Amino acid sequence: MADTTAAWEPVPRSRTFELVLARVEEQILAGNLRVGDRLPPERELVEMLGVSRAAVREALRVLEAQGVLRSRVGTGPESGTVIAAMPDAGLTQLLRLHIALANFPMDDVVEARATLERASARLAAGLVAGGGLDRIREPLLRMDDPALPREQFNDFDTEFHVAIAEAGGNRLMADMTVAVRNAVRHTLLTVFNRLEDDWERVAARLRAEHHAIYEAIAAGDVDAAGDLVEAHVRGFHQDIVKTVLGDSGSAGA
Amino acid sequence: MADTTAAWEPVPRSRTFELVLARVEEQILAGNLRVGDRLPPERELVEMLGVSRAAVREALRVLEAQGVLRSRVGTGPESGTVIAAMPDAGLTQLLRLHIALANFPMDDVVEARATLERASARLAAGLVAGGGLDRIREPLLRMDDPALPREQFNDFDTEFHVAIAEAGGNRLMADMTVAVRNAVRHTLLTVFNRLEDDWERVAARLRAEHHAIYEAIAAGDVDAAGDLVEAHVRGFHQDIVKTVLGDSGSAGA
DNA sequence: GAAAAGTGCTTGGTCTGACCAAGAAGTGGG
DNA sequence: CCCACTTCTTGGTCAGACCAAGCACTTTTC
Repeated sequence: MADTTAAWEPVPRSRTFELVLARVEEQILAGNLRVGDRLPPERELVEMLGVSRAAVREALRVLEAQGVLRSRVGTGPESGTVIAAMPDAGLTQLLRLHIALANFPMDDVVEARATLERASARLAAGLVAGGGLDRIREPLLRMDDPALPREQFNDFDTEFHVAIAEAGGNRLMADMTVAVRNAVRHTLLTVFNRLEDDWERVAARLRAEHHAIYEAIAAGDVDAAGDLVEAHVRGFHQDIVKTVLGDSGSAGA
Repeated sequence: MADTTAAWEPVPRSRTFELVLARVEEQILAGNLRVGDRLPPERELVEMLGVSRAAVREALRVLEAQGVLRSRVGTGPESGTVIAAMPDAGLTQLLRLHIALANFPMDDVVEARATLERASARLAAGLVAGGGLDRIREPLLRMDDPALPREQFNDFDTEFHVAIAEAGGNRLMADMTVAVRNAVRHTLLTVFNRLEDDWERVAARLRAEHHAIYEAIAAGDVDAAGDLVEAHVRGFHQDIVKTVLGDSGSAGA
């Protein structure tokens, strides 16, 4: 940022699709395009901007990857290119790859999870009147089924943490929490599947910790909820993930 | 997630570029592609995958937007399409648009900043031996110049917070912190520019708080550093931003 | 012989123009 | 009135062409 000394980077020679991107962003930043609005058809953008359709499409593709757009063919009200709002999809995808590239060591991811989920849990506990309790309890209870396959156990585990994040009422925090949690989903499933005799013991521990977290949130105990979640995330990785994966550090596939 | 009740979403009809995307991601997740590696030229991918060049390019464009790739023309060692590692660029861009779309109300952004920067400051204070202190002090001292234009004041302000985030040694936390901070950069500049007589008073307050934060980090006082940063972020928005922008709530352009 | 100028090839960037398929809306016959 | 057919719009895909950036190699020039 704002490095006064150097920053003589060669002027980023703008490619055509970047110009298109800039135009669309302008409209969004200026408030002329809001969630639900429809963009002109690709072919119209082509003549409006005087560029090829390929350039337009590459720009739209970028926005779609960021969760800003949603495209569908056809003519109906559901068709065309419309402004959407799915930041978590874009975030999840982005984090997933960068974690795999080991740009983000596993320890960093755990630290981020601990921070975000601690904060999310505190928010949730402070909003027990918000009505998100039911959505948290459902995956909690389903995980109690001892016959549950590990993959579904992992899914409900994810759902439990996601529900807490969303119960806090903060979309940005929730989306980041969800993205980080989803990014390690595959890694956790791998860990679960490698557990043999220990599986039941690990599952029991997770169930117990989840129940304790739920109780703290339901009781509106902000401090306890935050502390329990943080300990839950850190403890699980420290005691189990590192043991199973051999403390290799990276979060590879 | 894993909603057992419904989830009968229509099968996402895979578009060609998504197949290309999947293939590249496979290679990354499998560890066959690492940072610094070069992808085959677009034309080779075309015949390897049996798709058009447009499809390949759209896929590569998505990965580039996520900060996973970097493309340059020509033949030399710097050219071609290379696996890069610039998650913060992608993150910043993504958050910027979604904040502008008001998917994220300003209060949510402040909450996220407070959470992330608090955690980052605690990490930084715990790592004073890490050597990041100089990079934090430089923007701090530059901001003391009373003749500094407001735009540069804002730049150094950003740099100060970024330096703290990076001094913590956690790339993921730092990148998220930087992305969120950058996403509100324009908003803060607007606030600065609207201040008239109050400007000097506000600047003085920010300088004082920054100095206190720096001292806490330099002293390795983890708790104080975290508390001060959190109070700094929350206080600034509560006392100043909301006053100037009329408490409108959204973080629009 | 060495520096300078020119040539060729690889690579991403762009454009044109065409065709396909999904899907809503009109259209005609029963 | 209803069903089948056609039409038109829209995104998705493709093939083929040309441009410009750069590096590597050759030729020219002094």
